[in-house]
Amino acid sequence: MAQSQKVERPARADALLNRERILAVALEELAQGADVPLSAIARKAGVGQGTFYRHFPTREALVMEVYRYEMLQVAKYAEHLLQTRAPDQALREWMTRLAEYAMNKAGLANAIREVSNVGSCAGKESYAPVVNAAQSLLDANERAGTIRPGITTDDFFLAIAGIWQINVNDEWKPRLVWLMDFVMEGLRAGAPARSA
Amino acid sequence: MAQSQKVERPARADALLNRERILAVALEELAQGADVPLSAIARKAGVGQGTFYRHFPTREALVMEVYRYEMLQVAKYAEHLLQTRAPDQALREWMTRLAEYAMNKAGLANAIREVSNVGSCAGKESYAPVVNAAQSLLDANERAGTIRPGITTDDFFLAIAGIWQINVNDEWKPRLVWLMDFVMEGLRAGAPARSA
DNA sequence: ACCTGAACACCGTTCAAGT
DNA sequence: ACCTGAACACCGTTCAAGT
Repeated sequence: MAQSQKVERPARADALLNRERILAVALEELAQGADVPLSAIARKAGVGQGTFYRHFPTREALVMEVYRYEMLQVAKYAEHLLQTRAPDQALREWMTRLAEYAMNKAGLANAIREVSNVGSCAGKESYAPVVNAAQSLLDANERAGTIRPGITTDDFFLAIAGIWQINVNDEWKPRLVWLMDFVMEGLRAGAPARSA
Repeated sequence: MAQSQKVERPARADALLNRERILAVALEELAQGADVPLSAIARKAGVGQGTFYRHFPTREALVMEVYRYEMLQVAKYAEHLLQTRAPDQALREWMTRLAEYAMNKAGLANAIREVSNVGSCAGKESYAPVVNAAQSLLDANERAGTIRPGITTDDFFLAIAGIWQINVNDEWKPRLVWLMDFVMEGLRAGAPARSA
């Protein structure tokens, strides 16, 4: 009858404002490098150290939240791909997009690597949509018989771990293409379709 | 006629001793966790901050040197495997050994991830034997036709990047096995042998 | 309830002084 | 030539005092 026990505290107006200001500044600063001191962001945002720290207890939490909206877009992009391409093609393009996105956002690859490992919990909510997107892509491919059955999202992200290791230099493109090919072939191996 | 320009400075006796002491202490300390402060190691080793810093300018450099000997053993193990097993079996077992080794040495996975990326140069020498071992394993497999031709060590380490992401918890074993299977299948795909 | 900002703890880095 | 260790710079974390 009553509301759920986990109350979604409405939060005070100034708290929300501070939070937004921090995120706005962080977005700017992170665009110029991942090694920005958190204290600098707090100062530029005009909030105290303590305030900053309560909103974002860890660096990963901040980075995840900063890119949350765009991460959500990437996740949603999976649906679009699934409706306009063959499942395996959709999966491949999605991986590529995820990789390129993570590469161009400073600190995002590290943050995801952190979150996708164990507990750490910080920013886990921001990452969840990506996992779900991967899940639906894998499901679609399994139904279509274009990948071997039984592959979990854990397996998947383990297979594409190299993504978080490629850094933007002169020859990142061919390396990424190679990795995508490699993973796709691996997922396809032993699939019902095209098998015999 | 004269000696090479890059003189291998013999180094003073006390310098060598200090270096050894640091490495000995670091080996102990790292066994109990990767988050040991470098200053603590310096103190326990009985050397000044500056001395420590000159010997190991970065954390990765220290970690790499600490495990250098054992890394060399892992690298050499490749030869043994190549002489006692089929090339593909040798490659697989070597990967597994490399993974398990890196997982159990605190901070090693992070250090390797750092070194195997770009420049950073620190500890690159310690890592080189591992790359060479991978090279010879890949060569042997290519000659035997058990993997598709043209795979570089860069490709290889990109494919197995997930190794550095698995952390020792309750279920690391099946995840590692899965990854090894996945990579091996991927390397095999399109190989001359067993192809038709 | 939330914010502030000084204070704290910590750690990597440097450097003038020693031997 | 190498070592020492105090001093420095920096950054994340806390907390008493404010509103």
